[in-house]
Amino acid sequence: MPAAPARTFKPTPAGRRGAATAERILDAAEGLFAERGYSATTLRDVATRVGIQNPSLYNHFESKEALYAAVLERDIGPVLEALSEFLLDGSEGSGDPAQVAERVMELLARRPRLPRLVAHETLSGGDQLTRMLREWMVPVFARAHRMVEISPGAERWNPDQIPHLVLAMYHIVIGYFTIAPLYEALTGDDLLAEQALERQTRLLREIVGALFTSTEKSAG
Amino acid sequence: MPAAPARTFKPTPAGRRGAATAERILDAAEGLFAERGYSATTLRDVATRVGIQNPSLYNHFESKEALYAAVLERDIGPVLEALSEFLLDGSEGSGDPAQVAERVMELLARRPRLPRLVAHETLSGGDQLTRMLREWMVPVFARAHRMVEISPGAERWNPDQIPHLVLAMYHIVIGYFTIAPLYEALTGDDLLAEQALERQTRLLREIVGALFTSTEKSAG
Amino acid sequence: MPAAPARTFKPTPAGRRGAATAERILDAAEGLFAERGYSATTLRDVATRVGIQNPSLYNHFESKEALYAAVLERDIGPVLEALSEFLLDGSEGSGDPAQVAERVMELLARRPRLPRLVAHETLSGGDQLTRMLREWMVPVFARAHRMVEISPGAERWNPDQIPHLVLAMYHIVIGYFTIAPLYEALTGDDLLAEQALERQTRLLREIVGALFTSTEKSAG
Amino acid sequence: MPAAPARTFKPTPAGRRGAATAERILDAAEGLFAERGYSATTLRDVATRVGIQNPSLYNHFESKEALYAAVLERDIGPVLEALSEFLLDGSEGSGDPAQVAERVMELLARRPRLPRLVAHETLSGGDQLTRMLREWMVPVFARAHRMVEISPGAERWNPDQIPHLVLAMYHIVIGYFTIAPLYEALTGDDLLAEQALERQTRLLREIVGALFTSTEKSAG
DNA sequence: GATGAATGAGGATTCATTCAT
DNA sequence: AATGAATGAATCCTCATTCAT
Repeated sequence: MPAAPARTFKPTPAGRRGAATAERILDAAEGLFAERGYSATTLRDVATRVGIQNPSLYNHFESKEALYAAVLERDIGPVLEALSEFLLDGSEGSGDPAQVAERVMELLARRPRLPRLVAHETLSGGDQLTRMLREWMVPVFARAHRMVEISPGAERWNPDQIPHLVLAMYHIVIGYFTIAPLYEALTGDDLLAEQALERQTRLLREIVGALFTSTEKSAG
Repeated sequence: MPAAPARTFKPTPAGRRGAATAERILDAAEGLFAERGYSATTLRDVATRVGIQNPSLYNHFESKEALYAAVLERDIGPVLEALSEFLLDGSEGSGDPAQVAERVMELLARRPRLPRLVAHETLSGGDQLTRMLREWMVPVFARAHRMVEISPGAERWNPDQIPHLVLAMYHIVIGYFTIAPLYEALTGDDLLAEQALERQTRLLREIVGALFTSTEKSAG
Repeated sequence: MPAAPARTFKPTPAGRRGAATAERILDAAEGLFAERGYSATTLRDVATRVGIQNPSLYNHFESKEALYAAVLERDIGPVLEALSEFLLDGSEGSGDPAQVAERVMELLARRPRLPRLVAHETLSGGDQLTRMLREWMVPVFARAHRMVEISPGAERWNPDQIPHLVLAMYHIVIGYFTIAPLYEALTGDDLLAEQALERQTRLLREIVGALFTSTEKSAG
Repeated sequence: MPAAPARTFKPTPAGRRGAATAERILDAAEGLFAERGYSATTLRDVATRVGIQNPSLYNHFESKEALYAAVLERDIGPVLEALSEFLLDGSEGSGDPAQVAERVMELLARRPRLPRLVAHETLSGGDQLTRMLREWMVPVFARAHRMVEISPGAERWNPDQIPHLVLAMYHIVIGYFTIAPLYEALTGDDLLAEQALERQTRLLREIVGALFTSTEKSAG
C-alpha cells in the first residue's frame, strides 16, 4: 500500500481548503474511478478535479496504481470491515439474512460509489489489484453461504445452489447501485434518492423473506 | 481463449488470407472488449490476436469506436432481437416470467461474453455508444414491467417496486455471467459449465416461482 | 519521367466515361496539387476524385512523385514550350515586352491552375522535383533578361536591377492567378472571370508600357 | 539554420534548460513552416531542430495547429501592426506609395521568412487559419486602395484596375522574398543580401514612381 | 508540498505502396 | 485495368512518470 498519509490532523495546513490534499485526491479519484474505471481515468483528470497539477499527485501517492489501491482500501475497507464485524461478531441479527441485507443497504447507501468501484474491479478481471477484494470477499461469501445453510428455508435449496443464491443476492444489491446513473439517464428517476433506497430495501427484505423462509410455515 | 472460430480448415491458404478477416477481428475484439472493456483494450491487442498488423484493422473498420459498435451490434443485436421476438410475439410462455428467465439463460449461455460487454457498457456510462443499448433496453424493460404487473402474485408488490424487481432479475442474470471469470479464479468452479448453467437456470426458476406466484394460494 | 502512358487513343476502353483513366487521374491530381500542394494532397483524395480506388493509380503512375511529375510536365511543359517558341523563334512581337506579357496572360488564362502549381513548387524549395522547372525557367528568364536589355527604356535600369525587374513581372503575373481563390473568398470577385482577366491584361500592358519605354520624356 | 537565438550564453545550465523553450520552438517552427509549409512540416522536425523530444512540444503548444497559429501571430502580427500604424496614423509619408513601399521593404527585410509564411498561407487556401491574415489583409488592402486613388497619376487608372494594381505591388514585394531561396539555388545570388535588398528597394521606388506619378506628359 | 518542463512508451490513425486476385 | 487486403513507416498526440526548482 502506498504512502497514503491519510488521516492527517492538521486542519487545513494553510491555504488549503477543506480536507488535506491527500484526502481530496482520494475523493476525486474515487469519483472518477467509480465512473469510468481504472484505465479510462487519467491522472490529469484526477488532478484537474482536485484543482492541482498532475505531478503533485506524486507527492501523495506513488503511482496511479497506488492511488487506485488507496481508493479501494479507503472505500471498500471500512464497509467490508463493518460487514465482517456485524456478521462475524455474532451481533444481534447477524444470522438473519433479512437483517444482513438491510445492514448492507445501509452501509452502501452511505457510499453509493463503492459498488461501482467493486463492479469495475470484478469486471476488469482477476489481476493483482483484486487481491484485496479477494481477501475480503472470500470470507464474506463463505459466511453468507453458512448463513443461508442455516436459514429457515434452507431445505428448499440444493446445497450446490447455495453459492448461486448468494451470488444472486450479491448482484441484486451491487447491481442496483451500479446501474443508478444509467437508470437515471434513461428514466429520470434517481435510484439513490432516499425514497428509492427505501423501496429497494423493502424489496430486498421481501425477496429474502420469500427465499429464506420455510415455505410452509411462513405461509401458514 | 474463447471459442474464437479461428483456425478455419484451410490454414490460411496464403492469399485468401483475408477471407473472413472482418469476422475474425470481431471475434478477437469481442473477447478483449468483454474481458477488459473499451478503453483498456488496444487495437494492437486486437490485431495481434487476429494475427494481423494493426493498421490492417482499418481495412475493415473505420475506427476503434466503429469496431466496438460493430461488436456490440453483432453480439447484442441478435440476442435482444430474439428476446424481443419471444416477448412481443406473444409466443407460448412469453408472458410467464419463469419461461422468460429460462429463455434468456438459454440465449446467454450461447453467448457468454455478451453480458460482460453489456456490463462494461452500462458501467462506463451513458455516452452515445449506449444508444443501441438504450433503444433495446427500454422496450424490453417496459415489457418485463408489464409482464410482472400481470403475473400472479403481482398484488404482492407495490407498483413502484416493480421496476426494482425487474432490475433485480436483470442483475441476477447478467451478474451471473459477468462474474464467472472471477468466480473461477477464486473458487476453481466454472460457472459457465453446463451443469452450473443448469443449476442457475433451476435457481432462477425457483426464485421467479417464489416471487411471482400468488402467495396465498401457493401457501394454501 | 514515369510510365505515364498518356495520350492513349482507345476512345474510352469500355465502361470508362470520357477521357482515358490516366488523363482523368492527371486532371484530378492537377486540381488537388494546385489547391493544396504536394504534401497536403493524398493519393486517396486523387483516387476519390477520379472515382477509382487508390491502388489503381499505380496502374498508371509509378508513385506519387511520378504522378506529380507527370502533372507538372503535362501542364507546365506545353506552356513553357509555347512561350519558348514564341520567344525564341523570333515570332512577330517576341521582342516586345508588352506583347510577351499579353501572350503569357493568354496562355495562363487557359490553364489557370498552372500558376498555383508553379507557386507551390517554387515555395516548397529546390528539391529534385524542381529540376524540370529549372530547366525551363532558366532559359526563359535568360531570354526575358535579354529582352529587357534591348527594350526601349533599358537605359533607365541599372544592369543589376534587370533580374529584379524580370522577377517583378514574373510575380505580378503568377501572383495574380495564384491569389485568385483567396481573393474571391475575400471579396467575392473572381479574378479568373473574363472581364477581370482583360483588366489584368490591360494593366499589365500599361505597366510594361510605363517601365519599358524610352523615358526621354519623363527624363526630359 | 536561421537566426534562431538558440545557444544562449549559458550552454543550457542543465535544469534551467527550458528557459525560453517556447521561443526556441517558435523559431524552429517558423523556419520549417516557412520552408516547407504546414503539412510538409512534422513536429518531429521541429522538436529535433529545437533539440528536445517531440512530446515536449506539447508543454508549450496545444497542437500542431496551435503552434502554427502562434508562429503566424508572432511573425505576421507585429509587421502588419507596424504597417497599419504607419499607414493609418497618417505618419509622415504614409500617403506616399513610394515611402510605403520602402517601409514595407524595411520591415520585411528584418523578417525575411515572413513572406514565405504568408505565401504558404495564401496558397493553402482559405481555411480558418487564414482568419488572422484576412483580418489584417483586408483593411491594409483597403488602405492601399485609397492611397492609390489619391496618388498623383491616379487618373491614369481605371477605377476597377486599382485592386489589380495593389495586388501587383503586393506580389512584387512578397514574391521577391518568397523566391529568394530558389533564386539562390538557381543563380547563386542571395536576394536577401543587403545589396540585393537595396537594389530591390530602389527598383520598387522607381516602379512606384513610374506608375503613380502624374503622367500628363506621357498621356498628352 | 507544488509545479513547469521533459520524456519514454505507447495509442489511434494515415499514408504510400505492394500483391494476389 | 481494377481492387480488397495487407503493411512498414510515420504522424499527431496522450499518458504516467521524473526531476529540478
